[in-house]
Parts: sequence; C-alpha cells; structure tokens
Amino acid sequence: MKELSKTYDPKHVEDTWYSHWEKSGYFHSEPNKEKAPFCVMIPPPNVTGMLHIGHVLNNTLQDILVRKARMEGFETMWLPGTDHAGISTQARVERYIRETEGKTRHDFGREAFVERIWEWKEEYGGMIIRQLRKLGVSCDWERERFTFDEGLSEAVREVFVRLYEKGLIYKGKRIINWCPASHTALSDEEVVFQEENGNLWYFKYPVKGEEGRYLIIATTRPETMLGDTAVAVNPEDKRYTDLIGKTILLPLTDREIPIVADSYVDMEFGTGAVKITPAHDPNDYEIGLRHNLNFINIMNVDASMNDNVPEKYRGMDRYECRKTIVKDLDELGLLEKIEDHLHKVGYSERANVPIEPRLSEQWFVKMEPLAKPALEAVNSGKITFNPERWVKTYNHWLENIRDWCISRQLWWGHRIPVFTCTDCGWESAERKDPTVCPKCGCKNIKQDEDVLDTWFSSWLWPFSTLGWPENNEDLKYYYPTQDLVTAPDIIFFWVARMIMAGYEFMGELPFKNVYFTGLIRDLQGRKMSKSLGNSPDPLDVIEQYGADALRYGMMLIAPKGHDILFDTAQIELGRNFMNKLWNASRFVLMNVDENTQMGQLPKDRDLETADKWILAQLKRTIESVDKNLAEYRFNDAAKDIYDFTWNYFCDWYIELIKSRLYSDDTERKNTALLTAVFVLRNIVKLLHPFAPFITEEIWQSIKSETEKDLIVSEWPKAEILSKAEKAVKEMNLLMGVITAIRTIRSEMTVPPSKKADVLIGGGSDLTRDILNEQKDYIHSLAKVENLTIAAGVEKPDLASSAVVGDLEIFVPLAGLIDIDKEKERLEKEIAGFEGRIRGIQGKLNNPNFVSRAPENVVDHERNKLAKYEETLALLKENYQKLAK
RNA sequence: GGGUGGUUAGCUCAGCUGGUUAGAGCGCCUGCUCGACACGCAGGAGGUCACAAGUUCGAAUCUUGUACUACCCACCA
Repeated sequence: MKELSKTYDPKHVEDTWYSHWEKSGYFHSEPNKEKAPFCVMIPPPNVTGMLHIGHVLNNTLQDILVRKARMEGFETMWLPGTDHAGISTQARVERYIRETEGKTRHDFGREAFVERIWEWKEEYGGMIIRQLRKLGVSCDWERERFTFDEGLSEAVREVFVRLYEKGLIYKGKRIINWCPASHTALSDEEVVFQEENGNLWYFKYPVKGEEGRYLIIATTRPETMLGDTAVAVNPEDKRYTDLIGKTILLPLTDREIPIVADSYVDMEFGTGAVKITPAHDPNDYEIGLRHNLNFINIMNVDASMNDNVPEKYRGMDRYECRKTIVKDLDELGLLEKIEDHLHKVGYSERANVPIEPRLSEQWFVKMEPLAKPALEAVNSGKITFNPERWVKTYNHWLENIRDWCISRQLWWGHRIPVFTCTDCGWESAERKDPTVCPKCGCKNIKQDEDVLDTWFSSWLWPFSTLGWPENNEDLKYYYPTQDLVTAPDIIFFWVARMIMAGYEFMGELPFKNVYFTGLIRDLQGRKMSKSLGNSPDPLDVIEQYGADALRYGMMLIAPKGHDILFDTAQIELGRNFMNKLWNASRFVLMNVDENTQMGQLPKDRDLETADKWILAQLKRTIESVDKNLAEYRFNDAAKDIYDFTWNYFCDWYIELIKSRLYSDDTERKNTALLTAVFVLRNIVKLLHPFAPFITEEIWQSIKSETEKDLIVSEWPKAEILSKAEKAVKEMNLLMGVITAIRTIRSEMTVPPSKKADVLIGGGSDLTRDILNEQKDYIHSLAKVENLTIAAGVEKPDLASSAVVGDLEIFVPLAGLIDIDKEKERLEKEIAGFEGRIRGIQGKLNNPNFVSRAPENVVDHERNKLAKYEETLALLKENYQKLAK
C-alpha cells in the first residue's frame, strides 16, 4: 500500500499523470463505428496569446464535458488549435522586428515579411497550447490545427470561390472603419465605442452673395471641414428655408459648396445645420449619394492629411490639424463658440486607437441569404443556447444583419483569391492561381492585394478542421459536433457565422448545444485586462494551489451565464477541498490491507443503518450531479460533490465508522471499510472531470488490480441501493440527537475532554428503539459517558435541555462545568438580554412607533420580545440552580 | 433611443416547478494540538430577500411599476 503524505502536493502528480494519459493514447480518437461520437471543437485562441483566466474557465468547462462523455463510453474527440489572428499577430511581429532590428515590414517586402511571421510563429507562437496542458485539458493533440495551415487555407479558398460564384461576394465602395495604426479596414464588430469628453465646435460659414451672413454649423471633428462638399439643413426648418440652393464659401479653402435640404438633419441638435463630409462619415456619405455631391478624401492611410487639403495642412496628423484649423478659424473670426460635449468615439479593438471613417473599396459578403437557415436552426431548437436568453440577442443581430466586410489591408492572412487581367479587365475568383488570362491569354495577371478577415477562416472551424472540402471518414463521423463553449462577446463574430457556414457548406448544423460562459471580472467588477494588471497569471495560480484547485474553485463560482468575480480566496476553497478529499482517502487507506476487495460492496444483509444511509446519499448525489451537468449547471454539480464529500462522507460517515474500524469485530469492520472504499471510489469518479489529477492519483490506490485508469473508467451509476428510506429517517434522528447534545455541551462550555451523562426521554417506543440501536454512535460522537433512554425521564437538577422532535434531551451539568466560570458567563448573558429587552420594550411603549410602523414590523418586535423573555427566564432558572 | 441581466448575511454568491425555521464559502465570536485533515473539528452571532402595489391559503420565487447598477445593439453632425 502506498503511503500518502499529510497534505496533498499537486506538483508531484500533475505532470506525471498528464504525460501518462497522453502516452496511453486516451486523448486520441479515431472514427469508431461501435461507439457514438462526442466531438467538441476548441474555440481557437490567438496564436500570439498567453493563457489567461478566461481560458481557464472556458477550457475547464469543455474538459468537464469531454471527460464525462469519455467515462460514459462515447468516442470522445476534443480538437485543439489556434487562430492566426491577422491584425494582432502582424502587429506583434512588426513590433518585434522594429525593436530587435529597427526595421519595418516594408523593408522586407510582402513575401519576406510573411516568411518572418511564420518563423516567429514557429518559435514563439502557440505558447498557449503548451500552457493549456498544465490545466489538464484532454485534447486530441494529434489533431491540432491552425487556421492558417494548409488544409484550412484550402477550405477558406473553396468557400470564397463558392460564395463568389454564387454572387454573394461583391466589391463595394463604402465608408468603412479604418484603423490608422494597422492601416486596414475593420468590421463593425471590431470597433469598440468609448465615451469621451470632447468638444462641439461652432463655426461660421459665410454665405455667398450675402455679405455678413453666416450659417453656423456644429462639429466634433473640425479637421474634416477640409473635406466638406455641402452643408445640409432640414427641409422643414424655417430658419434656413431661404438658404436652400445657395452656396457657402468654405473657409480655409477656395471651394464653394451647396446648401442642401435633407430630412436626416436633426433640427434640435446644434444649430440645425450640418457640414457634410461624404468621404469621412457614413451618414454624410448617404447624403452625398442622395444629393450627388463630391467625395473628397482628405486623409492618408495613417490618418494624416493628404494632398487634397490646402498646402499648409498637408502631412499634419489629424489631431494636430484639428488644433490648427480651430486656431485659424478663430483668427478669421469664424469661431462662434466651443461647447463641452460628451460623445462616443470608436476605437480599433486590436490597436486601441480611434478609428477613422474612410471611403474605400472593400470586399463584402452578402449575409441575408445565409442568415435565414441560421435563424431557423436556433429558433426551432435544433441548436440550443444556454442560457437561453442569448437567443434574443442572436435573433436581433441576424434579423438586422449587415453585409460583412471581409477584406483587410494586411499581409498576414489568407490572400483574397481574386485575379484580374490588367490587359482585358477579366476578373474572377479562382481555386488555383492562374498563369494566363483565360479571356485574352496574356500573362499580365494580378492577384488582389488584400487578405481576408481572420473570422473568415474561424467560421469554418467545425468542419474545416475535419478535412473539408474533402468528404472523408472524420467529417462523416464527427460532424456535427456536440457542444460549443464560448464567451458571449463573440456570439456575432463567431457563433452566428459558424452556424451560417455550417448550413451553407455542410447543409447541417455545426454543433448541437452552445454554452455561453460568463465574463470574468476582478473583485471591483472590472474586466480582466493586461493594461489594468488585474488579471492573475493562471500558471502562477497553478504553481501555488495546483491545477485541480484552480479548476474546481472556478467551477464553484461559475453560475450558469453570469459574470464571475475572480478572487484567489475561491481558489483556496478549491485547494482546501482537494486537501480534505486527500485526507479522507488517506484515512480510508490507512485501514485497507491486502485482503480488501476494492470496489466490492458488502452483502445487503451486512449493511448497517449508517452504511445504507451513506449509500442513499451517494445515490442522490449522483442523480443530482447528472442532472446538473446535463443542464450545464456546473457550479451546482461541483457543489453537490463538495457537500456530499465534506458534510456527509467526512463529517458523519467517517466519524460514524471510526468506532467500527477500531473494534475487533472483523465482520462489522470489513462492512464499514468496503462501504467507505466504495463511496470514495464514486466520489473520485464524480470529481474526475472537475479535478482530474488528484482523483487519478487517489484512484490508483483504491482500484482493483484489473481495473483501468480513472480517466477511462466508467461513470457512476445511480442505481446503487433501492430501499433506504428507513435508514435515512433513522440517521436523521440520530444526527439530530447528536447535534443537540453537542450544542448543549458547547453552550454550557463543557470542556471537550469531559464526557457527559445524557438522559433522553419522551418519544415513541420506536424512536427510542432506534436510538438504543445506535447507542454506540451517540457515545462516541457526542462524548457521552452514561446514556439513559427511557419513556419517562425526570429533568435532573442543574441540567440543560433540548428538544428534538418529540424527544427531550437532558444533560446534567454537575461536575462537568466550572460553576464560577459558568455563573460569570450567565451573568453576562442575562445582562445582555435584559438590555435588549429594555430596548424593545421602550420601542413598543413609544406610541409613535406602534401607530406609525407597519404592523408586521411591530409584530416582529413583539415576537422578538417574547423570544428574548423566554430565553431570559431559562437563563435565570439555570443561574439560580447554579447558585445553589 | 431599443434590448438583456443584476439587486438575498459585513464580503462574494447559491436558492431550478411559489410550499417547513431563506442556504454556502470567506470574515467575525466561543471552545478544541480526541491517532485523516488547523488547507482542520464542534458550536454560535448575523437577513424588512432594493422599494411599492397586485395575484395566492401561502411570494426571495409569479405580475406591474419605481429606483439603483452592469452589459449589449443602434444613432448622436
């Protein structure tokens, strides 16, 4: 038998077990006709990413689902991988190259730079994959994929071409969100708005032909006035009716622009007159189209001013230009006023700089046709969302879906497979790079410079990772997958699009259930972020508490669909529980010898009340864990195991069987031991998905020689014991009596070392018989010297009493307590109660209180008073007895 | 402006289909080095379940409204 150390030390076991599992091939899966598949696709983390606490939550949840399914006998496959993360990765490597070599990507050129990113990726990328292993996730590492690997790139290209041929991909001029830091377009979803204190500037625009007349406009972005091509007013606005059709001499430029009427203009806001900059604002763009205005782009890709502005401003940064324009207009006497103005500014999610609306030509996917089956799948319940309320959010987005801007002006990503002939103008999306123009036969063929949005590969993840477009065995067997576990912030980016892609390209849903986790926040409720420095490093936490403690602690505080406030105190809770389990196992194993038959339950007729009771509680726990996990109530399942292990198995059962284990009665001893081992084996199984390492470690000591490792053992079954109601009732009675005696002892400050006499009276013959049967337990657990159980028992002098059901329990105190100390204690307590009673009486005697306070409050006070008076009487009675 | 959550013990949160005396962990108080565990054991104090009205034999739970709070979507020149 193995000697277990006094406290559980995770460090020694975690790595050993992980490599054992991996070497044994438990994580790997192949299509198996004998078994039903259970497949989960990891939400691929960024290849540049480091493990953060959100990954811990997300991957622990998946691992629980996967490990449980594996124990239930499914052919389980959890496919891991990473995302090439276009902007983040490119920016990361650009910074790296700038810092180490002082070069930019342009010094390398496209091909060489992309080559550098691949090199960087091989060396530093995928750190997160190595870190995930520390968590104990049971991914099929042989199937690891990368969104930019060969197979997935082929899938991306196939998808693009199909959509292009279907006419769902088009090129269009749009005002898009431009990131001036990474020089690329962003989708709406990649823009985050932040509220900022800005200004509203009021400028006077001189009206042509009317000396001294000005139209005052308000703007939050003065620099864009250089691109104005009109001023708009509301057609209903009487203040300006006579100006419609006239023109403005745009200050600081030599341009003359029209005053147009458009109902878009809000008469209430500002002055009711709006400057129109069609090339730099989406609404202005619409107005520009309606009124056939010029579109003047005034900025370079880095948001500095370009050659379309007067020479003075050229090359200026947008904010520098803003200052200068305001100053110049002020000098011209054209600055009316400046107001403070709170408004929202769009920031690039990845680069964290304000985005600039910019008119440019981009590729789009027409989304409406794709949205229909996706909506249907979720609303009909073919795909379930947990918690369900996310369905509404999903519907809202899909019903108002906009076309998806998929082109990015980056180098790192899947290049758009559209080719054009510079000679004849032929254009097409191609599966293979063409060398000659199919139309005119020339060789002047150019591929589009842009790459695709990262999500254009992620949305294919559930099937591209299985080998699509090839229809192979894997795809047939594993698709559709089972559960998707993800944070709700990517419901549009990713979840909705995967569903659309699943139906469009596979003709079937990509997964059956989606579980949305909560967001993890710190104790102040702030999001975890690097810049705040409030995100603990999970690896440090694992180092300190162990992976099991981290996983289990997280699960305890992860209520379905709510945000989670992370606190290491909760990980301590996990650690403490692991230690508790460790020591319970240690205790059981101390009593095991080579003859103990692991996993065998004693014969029914040998089982005593306590044994039946713990088996009944175990059964109830298994049922509850099953139900809770089926409903994705991970925290409840974790709590079930916690309560059963700690409050039932440790606090009661182990204490109850101690006397049997120490006795010479080998029959009774063996029954208790076998039951304890049996229960412990089931605990360890139930807990394994949550805390894989410690449970496997314990399992090795309590499994029979022929049994397999825990990770591939069988999930517990609830049908252990059918009839135990009687045992449960009897145990409840026994536990009530023991607790009552303990309470009396504690309240009367009976030293724990002293044994007390106890008299139990009243009750029915039956209840007394039950207690008589369990007499030994009362003696040992409640420290009882002489126990008297009889129908009629007189209350002895100087005793404390309690009532349990219809039983009365007396503990004579003579000789047990230090009379002087007890008197002192009682005096203090009596004084305390008298004070409280005076307080309440004063309140009740106050006519204002009685008449004005709500009735229930008054009643409450009265009840409190009665209770206190009763207690006081008891205390006084005891005090007088003591005084004698 | 539209939507979705939350408000329960000092703190962090459970409480599922309305049903005994509303629970847990931490913290606090009292007492315990009794041979699994002080990462522990036994006991205890602490609640107008945000507020108001309603439905009901019965409401933390259902309905309506209010307040505060968090998040999501759209627009704000």
